[in-house]
Amino acid sequence: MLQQTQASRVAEKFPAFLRRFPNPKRLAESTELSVLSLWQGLGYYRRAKNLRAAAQMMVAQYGGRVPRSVQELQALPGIGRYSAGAIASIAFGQAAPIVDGNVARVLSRIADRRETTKGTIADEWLWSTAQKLALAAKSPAVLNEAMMELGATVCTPRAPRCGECPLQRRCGSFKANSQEFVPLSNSAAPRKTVVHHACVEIRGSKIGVETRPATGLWSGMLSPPVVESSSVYSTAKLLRERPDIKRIKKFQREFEFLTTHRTVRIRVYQVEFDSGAKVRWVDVAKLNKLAVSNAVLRIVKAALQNMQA
DNA sequence: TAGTCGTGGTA
DNA sequence: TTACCAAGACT
Repeated sequence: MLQQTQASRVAEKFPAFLRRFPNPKRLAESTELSVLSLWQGLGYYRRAKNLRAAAQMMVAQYGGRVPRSVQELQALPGIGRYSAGAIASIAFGQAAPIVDGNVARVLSRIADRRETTKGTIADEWLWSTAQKLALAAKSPAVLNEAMMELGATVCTPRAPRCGECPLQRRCGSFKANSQEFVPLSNSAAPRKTVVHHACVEIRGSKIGVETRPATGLWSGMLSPPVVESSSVYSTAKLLRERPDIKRIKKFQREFEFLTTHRTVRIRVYQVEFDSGAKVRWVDVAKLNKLAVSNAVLRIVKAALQNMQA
């Protein structure tokens, strides 16, 4: 859960997840949709699927136990260099290095390394540096957690609190007063725009949903049928794309949903499905307990508001 | 190597 | 309002 996700947000979801799946065996026996539902709102849902697959591997290969070596850990789906090192050091006390966004920034500033933290060259430098520290530490677990915590609370990307930093005296960037631009920022790809035509039918207390495709955005999660395109479709075109729609009652509204890499223009249509349409009817009030994206919750909210109006 | 994969906080 | 980033991994 902590991959690319702040600990404060994980803290909201982790207890319930652990109650439902207290060990690898229970997770391995679960359905994918049940795991996704407890991941609701956290994003990067592939992590949930990988974790479940990893649990199944642990049951099959390790008797339901978590393997201890970095090499074995990294062979599990969704466990890369960072996660393997974090588990090996923090859970099992081994002298394994970790480099996350925080550690990369802290190390870069101490060395006043005026480069980006991405790429092979940076990786080599960061990981070998972290390795030396882990080997030298009395407790690699405490070292690793402290490095991340320092980066998260003191050595922040902008406006770092150097006055409170225990490493101020050893920090190259503090001495050079270069904290604001060290490390150099990683350039982001420009955001693309896509159009989602969301086809909503609410019958009484139920809404028609289907499973999204196995690849791409929100893959495998539940959603009202959505027609995706690069531009806005006419209702005629929309009907051709979804022959299981009997008629489009009206266009309700459009709003934007931002993800890191795209702007999703979501257009909500009130429709009537054919009786033979392959949609599953679920309770609107319980939708937020199912495997749906936040975008779907926005769609339903918009649909309900307009129905009242 | 560069793109993909969510959502929310911050300045 | 926009850009950037978060206890990354995978293709």
